[in-house]
Amino acid sequence: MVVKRRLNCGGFDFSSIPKAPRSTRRKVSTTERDDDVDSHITAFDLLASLAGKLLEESESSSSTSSTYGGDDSQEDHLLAGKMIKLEQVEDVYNNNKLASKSPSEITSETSLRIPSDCVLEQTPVSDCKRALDLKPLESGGITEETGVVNVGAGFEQGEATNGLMITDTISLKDPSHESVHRDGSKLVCRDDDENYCKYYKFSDKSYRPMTRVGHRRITKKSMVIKYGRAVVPRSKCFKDTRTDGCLKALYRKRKLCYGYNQWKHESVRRKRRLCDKGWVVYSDGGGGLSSESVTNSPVKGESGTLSVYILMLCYLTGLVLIFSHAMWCSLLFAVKLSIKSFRIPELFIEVPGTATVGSLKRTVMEAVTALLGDGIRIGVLVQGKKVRDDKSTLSQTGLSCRENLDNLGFTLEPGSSENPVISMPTDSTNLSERSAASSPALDSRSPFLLQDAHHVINIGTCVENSQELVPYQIDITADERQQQPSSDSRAIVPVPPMEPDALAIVPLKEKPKRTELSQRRTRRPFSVTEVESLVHAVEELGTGRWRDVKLRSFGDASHRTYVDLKDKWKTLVHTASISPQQRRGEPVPQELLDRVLAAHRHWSQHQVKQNGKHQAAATMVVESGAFM
DNA sequence: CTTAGGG
DNA sequence: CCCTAAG
Repeated sequence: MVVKRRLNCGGFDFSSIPKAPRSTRRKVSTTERDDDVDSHITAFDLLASLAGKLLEESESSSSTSSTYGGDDSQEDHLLAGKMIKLEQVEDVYNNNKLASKSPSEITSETSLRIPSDCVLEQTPVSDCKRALDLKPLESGGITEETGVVNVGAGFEQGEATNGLMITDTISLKDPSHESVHRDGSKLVCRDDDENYCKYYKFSDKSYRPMTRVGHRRITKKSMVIKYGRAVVPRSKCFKDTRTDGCLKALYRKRKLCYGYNQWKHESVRRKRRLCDKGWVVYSDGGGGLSSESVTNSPVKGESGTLSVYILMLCYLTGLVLIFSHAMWCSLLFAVKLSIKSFRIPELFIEVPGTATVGSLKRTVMEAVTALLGDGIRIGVLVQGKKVRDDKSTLSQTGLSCRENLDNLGFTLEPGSSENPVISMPTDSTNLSERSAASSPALDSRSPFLLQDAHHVINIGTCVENSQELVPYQIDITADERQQQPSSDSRAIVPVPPMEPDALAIVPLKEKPKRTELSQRRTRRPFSVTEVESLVHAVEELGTGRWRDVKLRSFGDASHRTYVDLKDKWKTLVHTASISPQQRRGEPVPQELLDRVLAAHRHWSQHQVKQNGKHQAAATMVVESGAFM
């Protein structure tokens, strides 16, 4: 992947060189190819980008006083933005209801409103041709450009009064939403097979969408992260997102998505049966997390690995959240049901039980720093209590015990004391302080119980309380919508179980083994009988008619596709051409191999003849033309 | 969807 | 077996 990308940098994608004889293969445009990989824009990408934008604005505004329309308080919002409010007000997120709803029925709106009155707006669309652009928004006396971004799940203006607010509600957005191009910036939203597909492009340089954690190519002004399986070429969509052209360009890829997605969904369904608690997160091949299919994290069962999910909304505005697997699952489940795919950075950290708290901090910090830049202090929480003794080992703090790892948490504290601390306790004791409904949604041991959709997660403004960890507030209420950010701590991080082993940060780019979502078919060696059947069919039909071969000799063997037969023939030819000593597996009778070679020669000749005929015919035409 | 060919 | 290009 890396290589590929690098090659692309030269403006030419070597990987797109046509394969041998198929000289007529079309070359795929490099951009398309590249986008293929990276196009998967995510809700959080957008958040991230917006954050970057905001940062820039804040930087300029902080030096030039308020440039946001003269309202100083607006600026305060930005600079002091320390509150995240996650709010759900309708019950669509209820497990049961959700399950019974088709994606198009699930409409969720979430709004991110920052401290500069930028609104990130997401609106689920059933119409795949919907496109969204950045557009100016005249609100709150804001004169600066305000981004309105539609990425599929709906961010709606919330009542930002004192900071950053993410309000997650569920409602239908006006479908007549109009997109406006601004300075060439363009944001595209369309429905894919999974109903949501997001692309975007910010021509505005302040938007720096790409970040590669694994490669340490991290742009401070944005975050996002890693792109696994690409979905659709993005470039084409930029050209004209609303024309058939775009859809056409996507056609091919979408088709390819079909089988995969369908199958994947089937797998997911199976998964869900297995895990009746709900959805879980899985890490896709790209190392990021995809909510497309939320399944068991591969981390599970992998020893010595801590998994830390970082949701970097606006770290530059003081917001950094780190989630454990469990917590993240909850959040995912709660928030992004309609966000079909976004990826977040994920850190896998391996630590032995003999490691000290200090080393754990360093490890985490290293990882976090890679993502967020430096100047961050890491705190370690066990059972919600800060472990201050850096010299104590994890074992001593009980952290080598699997169960306790569920209660491991981290605090992220900016190095500078005037900055807020982010903290989010994870143990059930703290959780029990929640409001009446007290759904254990964030209990890492049962992270998927956001059945009560009416919940509010408040991560209050942090007034650094360096003395004690202030429990974060997670309120899950049945009906209340108003929640006051009463906590002064921010941050969070329950951590999934692990078996400490080594101390290392596993590079994200390291491709995880196949999840069962992309399981290889089990190998099913051809029997001699099958080979016989295959040889016989090829003798009659020749090579190049694999579908016919399949129908004729393997019509009822659904596990043998024509591609399989073609492949088998290929290997048979190879097998026949090598010495018996070099052959492996169940021996194929020499008689059959002889027939294979004979048929191979025959049909090869046949093909040559055909080509020769064509060639001759063509030559004739040319010559006759020349003589005319 | 099929075919061809590389991995 | 998988993946992908290309017809």
